[in-house]
Amino acid sequence: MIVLRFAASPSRDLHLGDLRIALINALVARQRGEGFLLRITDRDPKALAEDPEQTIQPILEKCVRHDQIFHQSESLHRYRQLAVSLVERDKAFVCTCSPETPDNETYACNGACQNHTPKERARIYEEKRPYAIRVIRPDAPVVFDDVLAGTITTHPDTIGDHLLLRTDGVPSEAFAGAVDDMLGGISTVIRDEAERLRTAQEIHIRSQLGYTEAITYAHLPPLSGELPAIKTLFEEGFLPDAIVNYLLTLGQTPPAKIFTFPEAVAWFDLQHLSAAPIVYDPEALLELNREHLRRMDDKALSGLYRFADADIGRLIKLYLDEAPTLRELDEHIPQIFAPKPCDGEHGDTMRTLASLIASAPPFDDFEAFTAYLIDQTGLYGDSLSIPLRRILTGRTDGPALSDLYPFIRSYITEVARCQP
RNA sequence: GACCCUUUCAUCUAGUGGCCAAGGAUGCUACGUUUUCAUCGUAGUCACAGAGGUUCAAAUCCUCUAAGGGUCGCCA
Repeated sequence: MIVLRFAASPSRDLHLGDLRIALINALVARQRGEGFLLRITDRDPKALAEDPEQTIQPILEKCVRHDQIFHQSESLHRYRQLAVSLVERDKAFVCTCSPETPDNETYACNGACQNHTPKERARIYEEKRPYAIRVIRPDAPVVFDDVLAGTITTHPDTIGDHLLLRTDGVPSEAFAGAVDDMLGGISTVIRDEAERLRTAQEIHIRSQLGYTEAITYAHLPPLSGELPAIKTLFEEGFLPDAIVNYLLTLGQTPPAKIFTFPEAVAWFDLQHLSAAPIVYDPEALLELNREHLRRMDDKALSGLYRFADADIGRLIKLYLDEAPTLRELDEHIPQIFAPKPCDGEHGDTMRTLASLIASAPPFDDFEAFTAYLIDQTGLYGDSLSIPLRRILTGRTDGPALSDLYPFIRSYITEVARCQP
């Protein structure tokens, strides 16, 4: 089973870098016919301001589907049990150093605790003194193979006497992760490069626990730049498919510019992902979003604006050049069908046009339509086209009216209305 | 401070010692096709971070320098 873990901290919204890792996990799991597990790291109830399921899942689900979900809060007793067993086998020790540390200093256990005799230990338990549990650092460097970066060696001192259980009984991320991967029979872990040290710690912990199954690790390079939260991207009108498309093009050369998740399953290759850091390029995302919108079914697209008319979809697509996201389209599309403010310089003309159009016969094409208006009003050039554009679109800019007309023709009396 | 990772066009990348005076895709610029836009076609634009080695031969291996990122908590 491939594993994916998310920090449950609601202090930071899920961003593009997180989603990329989630996607790649899901993709590789799919390729291998394995499951994709979403692990909620809710070990510390005090640290949770919001229910992670409410904040993470709705966002994730639009882009990736998981097969299973696991909450660390459900197996807190197991972490403790295993930590204690390590102490009994002299792989770990009970640490009574004070958790309070002066503001600027890095806290470190002075090592004295490591030499507790079993008798001293019993007394600590008996007196109910607060204690934490730490693993004894490895006596040799921890070595593992990373799919992208090759062999990684971590020195014992870097790993340190890693803390397993806090005084309050909450397990550390590495400890909980090590245990979960072991008990869950996890085959592959794909995560951020920043967690590389954690990997070494987990390997050490697991070997102390006597677990020998090898786990494949891939540490992905970070995405740098101003990473927007996924939530924000949705609000700005990016399609989940476009975001998925963008994220999966990074680190390799896809066979096509535009593709979907299921298509990527066929060619994506974890082994050949680039290990170089990647700069988030908003332009590229925008371009892909435009392209995904363009390829959307006309009728489905119109549905976003409560129509079920392929013509409206085609109308919307005329605006894609200037408005590549749904939010930007919102500045153009709804007002076409809303009553227009008939004020200012062209107000009178707009009112005239509105009533003229309301009583006019239907016209097949734009030329016949304008010919009729010219004939009826005696206006021509800008003095006609500007108010006409305003009464039809509510704006003074946009695609050519002749392009727009065929699609709004059947809605013309609804379109050409003045606000009361 | 210590340790780790990374560094090819504007962007994403191909490239694991000769096929690389570096290829593709996207972008951009022209031109063409097209009823406009889009599509499509053609052409152009643009890169091996720097310096030293090793070698008959280096984008590719080694060393140093620089830049970017990361990790060193009873932080999530």
